[in-house]
Amino acid sequence: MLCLSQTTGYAVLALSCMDSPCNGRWVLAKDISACTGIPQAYLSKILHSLVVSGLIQAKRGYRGGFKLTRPADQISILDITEAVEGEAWLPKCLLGLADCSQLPACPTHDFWSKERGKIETELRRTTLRAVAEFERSRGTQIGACCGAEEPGYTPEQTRVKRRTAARPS
Amino acid sequence: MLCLSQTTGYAVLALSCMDSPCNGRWVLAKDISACTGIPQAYLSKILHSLVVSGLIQAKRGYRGGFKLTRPADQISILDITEAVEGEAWLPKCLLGLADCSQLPACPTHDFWSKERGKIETELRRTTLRAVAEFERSRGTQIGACCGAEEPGYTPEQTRVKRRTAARPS
DNA sequence: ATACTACTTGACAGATGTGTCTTGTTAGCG
DNA sequence: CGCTAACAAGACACATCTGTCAAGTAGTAT
Repeated sequence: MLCLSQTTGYAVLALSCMDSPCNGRWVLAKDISACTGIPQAYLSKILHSLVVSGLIQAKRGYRGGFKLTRPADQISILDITEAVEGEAWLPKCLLGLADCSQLPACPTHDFWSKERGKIETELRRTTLRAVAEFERSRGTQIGACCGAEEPGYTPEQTRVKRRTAARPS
Repeated sequence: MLCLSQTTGYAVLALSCMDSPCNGRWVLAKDISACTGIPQAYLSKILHSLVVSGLIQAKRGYRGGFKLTRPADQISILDITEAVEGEAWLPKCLLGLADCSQLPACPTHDFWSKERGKIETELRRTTLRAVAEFERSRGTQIGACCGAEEPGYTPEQTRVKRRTAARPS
């Protein structure tokens, strides 16, 4: 299957959930889960790995939660991908051959070498802010998973749609 | 990890092993395994799935083996990929999100939509023959895994290099 | 008919990705 | 201090991919 892991997709969604109007506030894993449909227990693990890689901060206890360590327009999808999948997420060989880098390489080598560059550039160019704005524009109210100070705020009602957990089959 | 499965890579190597000078001859799984370093038991399963999908024929018993059902220049890498991974090997969403096809789609959608087309076209354009020729040019003597009629032929000596089983990590 | 050869098939095992559940740890409040 | 909120972390479960092992089945030679 030629795509990034579902976990990476989850991470992108979760982080976009923490962008404005949440900026500077501590957002609960529970609310992110409700907004996005990502299973909460699994989300906690993903968020923890993002803490370890420095993209977000965590605060335990009462009024704790997670928040971005830098503005969403300074976080790229590439940053998130590398945090979740590690540095080797874009292998040298499209066909998964271990020694493809030895010359002469396999016939897809030149093609994949160029495409790799394009994919990496695109992911670096795309910011978390852009994702968050797209998500809001599609009506997922993904910015509404924080906002405890708003009157009448009830996290339980912010769940707009539930994403299916299954990968496209 | 953004690449096709290792099994697909194995299938491409194994099939390129069966191209000239093997054309029209029955090639043993054992010899393909020796040429490519693919574990024989696992290779047998891959070859069987290629039989089921019609890319090769199998013949049991003495002087049995496998052979291509059509010339290597009429088999594309795309054919092999679809045979091994199924039709849904190139998902709609780069991030693995299940409902990404709903509008508005995620910010990587337009980019990935174009790249998908390029990747598919490239795999359709690249023939098994091209792979086999590349393999021969790199000195793996991948055509030498058949040839029982050559004088002094000893399959055990045709193993030139052993590929590492591990994926690039 | 028998023996040999080679593909076929099922059971099993380890690694990884995904997901759940439970317990532990930390921070704030009264 | 004791209670509660919220993240941390480990055990466990399940699916898939990769790989091994062993027994079964079919084709050929003699």
